Amino acid sequence: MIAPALTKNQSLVFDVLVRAEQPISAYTILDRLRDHGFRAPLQVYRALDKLTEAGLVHRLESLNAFVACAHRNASCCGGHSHGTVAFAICTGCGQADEFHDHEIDHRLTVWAKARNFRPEKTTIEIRGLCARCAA
Amino acid sequence: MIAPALTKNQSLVFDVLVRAEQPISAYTILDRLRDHGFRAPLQVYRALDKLTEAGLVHRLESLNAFVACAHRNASCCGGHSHGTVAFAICTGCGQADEFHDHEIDHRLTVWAKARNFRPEKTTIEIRGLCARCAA
DNA sequence: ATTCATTGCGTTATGCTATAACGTGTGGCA
DNA sequence: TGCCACACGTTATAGCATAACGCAATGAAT
Ligand SMILES: [Zn+2]
Ligand SMILES: [Zn+2]
Ligand SMILES: [Zn+2]
Ligand SMILES: [Zn+2]
Repeated sequence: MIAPALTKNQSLVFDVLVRAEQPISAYTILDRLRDHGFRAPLQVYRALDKLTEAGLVHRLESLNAFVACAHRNASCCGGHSHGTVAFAICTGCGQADEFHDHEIDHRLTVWAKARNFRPEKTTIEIRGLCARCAA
Repeated sequence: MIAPALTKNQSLVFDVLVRAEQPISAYTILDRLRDHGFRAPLQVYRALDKLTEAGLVHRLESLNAFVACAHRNASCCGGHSHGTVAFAICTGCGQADEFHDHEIDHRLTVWAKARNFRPEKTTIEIRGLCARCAA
């Protein structure tokens, strides 16, 4: 992965996401960075675009929120960048658990190949209650 | 499936979705129903809530759009209502292909069971180019 | 028949999410 | 020097979704 160094804004946004430890919206990020000079949504969205491109951040479609990648140091599947990532999102506490399943990945690939569908980005999100919140 | 008869608004919204044959946004639905007396987004969203509850309509999280269920007459998995539905969405032409894969369903269930995670709703969406648009 | 709860409906206002369009400044490079 | 690519800042606007109010119809239960 040839990742260029992060710019100042990108670092600030990434830092907020890492500290959050759970998905947060772009506007929440904006609010947390007002003291650092952020004034407009675009400053956040532009940084998020680059960070997601670089694989450092994931967007959760069912939440309209963003989360720092939990597999930054995993070597599985080349830092999971070659595989599809899935999330289990607790509607109780907001925690999002990132995981990867080869077999699911494989099945989706097979489906796509059989239909000459060329996948670009795959979203897998399970919403529900985590063990603690379901108890 | 004990489905109550649709109300007038619900029928109108469902009809628009069936005719569309591809995902459309709530506001697009609203525009197409202005001649039938629709004036506000809530009229659409309330109908969509009921229709998705009833399994007649699916929401595509990565598009913020809605689509009529393509499996209304399929008996697989009890009209697929017991299984998870997946979509392949073409970013070229907008077509969304609804399908179901037992194995994926199974893997997700296994993952959840192992962690005492209680799933409520699962989203699987592959975005990419369909055979025609990729050519 | 009156009461009560439920459900759908209509309207206004508001909030949240995301991008368009413009201009500035900087660093690399022919 | 002129050019290009890119990050950045700002204002305005577009697009998606819900809160909160009130009314009307329905269908029990008393
Ligand atoms: Zn990741
Ligand atoms: Zn939880
Ligand atoms: Zn369906
Ligand atoms: Zn296509």
